[in-house]
Amino acid sequence: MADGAKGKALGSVLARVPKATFRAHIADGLRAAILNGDIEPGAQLVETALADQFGVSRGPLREAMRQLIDEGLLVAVPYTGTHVVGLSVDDVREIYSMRVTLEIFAFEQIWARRDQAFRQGLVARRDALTACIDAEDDAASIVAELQLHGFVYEATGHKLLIRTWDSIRGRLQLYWAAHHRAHGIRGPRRDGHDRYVEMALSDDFDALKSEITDHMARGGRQTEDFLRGREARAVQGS
Amino acid sequence: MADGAKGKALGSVLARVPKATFRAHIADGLRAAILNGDIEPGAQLVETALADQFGVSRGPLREAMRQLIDEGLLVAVPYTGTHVVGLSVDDVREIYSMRVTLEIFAFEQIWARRDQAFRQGLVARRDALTACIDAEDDAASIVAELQLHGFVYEATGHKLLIRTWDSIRGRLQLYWAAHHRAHGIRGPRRDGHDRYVEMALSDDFDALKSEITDHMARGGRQTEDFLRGREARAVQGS
DNA sequence: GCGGCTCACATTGTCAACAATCGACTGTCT
DNA sequence: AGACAGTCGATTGTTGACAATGTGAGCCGC
Repeated sequence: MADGAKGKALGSVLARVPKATFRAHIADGLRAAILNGDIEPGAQLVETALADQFGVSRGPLREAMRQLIDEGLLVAVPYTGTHVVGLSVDDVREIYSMRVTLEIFAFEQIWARRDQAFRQGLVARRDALTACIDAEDDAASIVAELQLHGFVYEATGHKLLIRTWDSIRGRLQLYWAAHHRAHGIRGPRRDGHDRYVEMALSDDFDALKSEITDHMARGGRQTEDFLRGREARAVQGS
Repeated sequence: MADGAKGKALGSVLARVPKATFRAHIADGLRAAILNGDIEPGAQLVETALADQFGVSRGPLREAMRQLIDEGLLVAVPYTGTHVVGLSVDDVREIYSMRVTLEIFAFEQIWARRDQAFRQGLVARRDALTACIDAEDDAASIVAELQLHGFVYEATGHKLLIRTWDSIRGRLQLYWAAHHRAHGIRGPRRDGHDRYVEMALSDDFDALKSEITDHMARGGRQTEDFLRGREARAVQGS
């Protein structure tokens, strides 16, 4: 009974279009709405209303919400309500400190295997980000920056690391979106990313480590100034 | 609308016994059954059967399973079935490499704040683990070892780090349980943990880093020997 | 004998109705 | 006036039935 999957490797790789279950679509839609800022942090998500909005029943919707709860984007209180998580100063500080560690670990994993494809991919994503920044398109630059860093994680092939990055990325994106809504353009960051990529392609690992630490410290400082201003009444998550 | 929670800090802290929703109970029970090894890796979990077994409907059960899927313990294929995840050699290698990074990060966070309570707590948990090993109680030693390392993560107060450790711990426990079932006692590990705790309480951070790296490398090697033996036909997760 | 097809079964996905719980409001009693 | 109990509305938790899909067995033609 435990060996259902046998030699179906080919069949399961090709033509894997499983008719799209609703739950996945809802989870994606909701996540996008939250990360885009269409739903503000702290706002309550009412199941019946959302179900209507998505044109589905509450069952699939609840499962999608459960998924987002596990991703750390929502927080639920039984019989009371589910809210979009609000990030406190400490939360964002944790995110940045974690990123330093994970990103250095990622480069450790890939350092000896930085082939031409990796170098080209990294440069291409930096250029894309630079273009967004020059165009002052903040929403696009958020996506571009996430893709730049995500490319590094992906390149490691370390599934557990990628999974962890995914869980952090959501919260980071949530914070960036809030920051963007409140402040508009986040300021010039061209030089920072140029240095970052330069170091990533160099042969001096320690220099890269310093650069990553500084890179994140800069982002973290920007953060605290922003969050300390408002009350940061966080609907605490996890 | 977004300010439902106001000055209810006290009321929400005290007397928070929300009548125990089923889903939480089911998730805990299922998780325990899987990590205990009562359900073997690769086995299929049929919703109707499990729902009967737990005496609930399929709704709450599905939500509990969704949660375990997000924890990386189950893997689901739409319209086909949900299986307990099987760990491959690479998966376990990833877990151990990740642990090295995370645990060193944890000690970085707490290094300057290692007060008396921390030292006592660490020693107490090492003694508990030693007792389990001397008694050759393998099941208990697994729990004790997880609590020893978990104590370090908890001590950091870094919620995101703790959350990440939780997600890894499940898979680690899953592997240890399988290892235990196949091999029985995993061999003497007294010395290793004694050294680990000794370094953790010393003032030589670099020595601790080396010790952690070696500690994990030993566990990792033990792993590969074990897993390489069998086919490791992994019901791939994530 | 073998490849493709059909069909029935097992399992998961979805839905709409019902029950339990929480928070606020109100009216009363002291 | 202030505190307290009861009640009401809103929201989530749970259930059983129905629909959609994937899988494998059996059949047929070659």
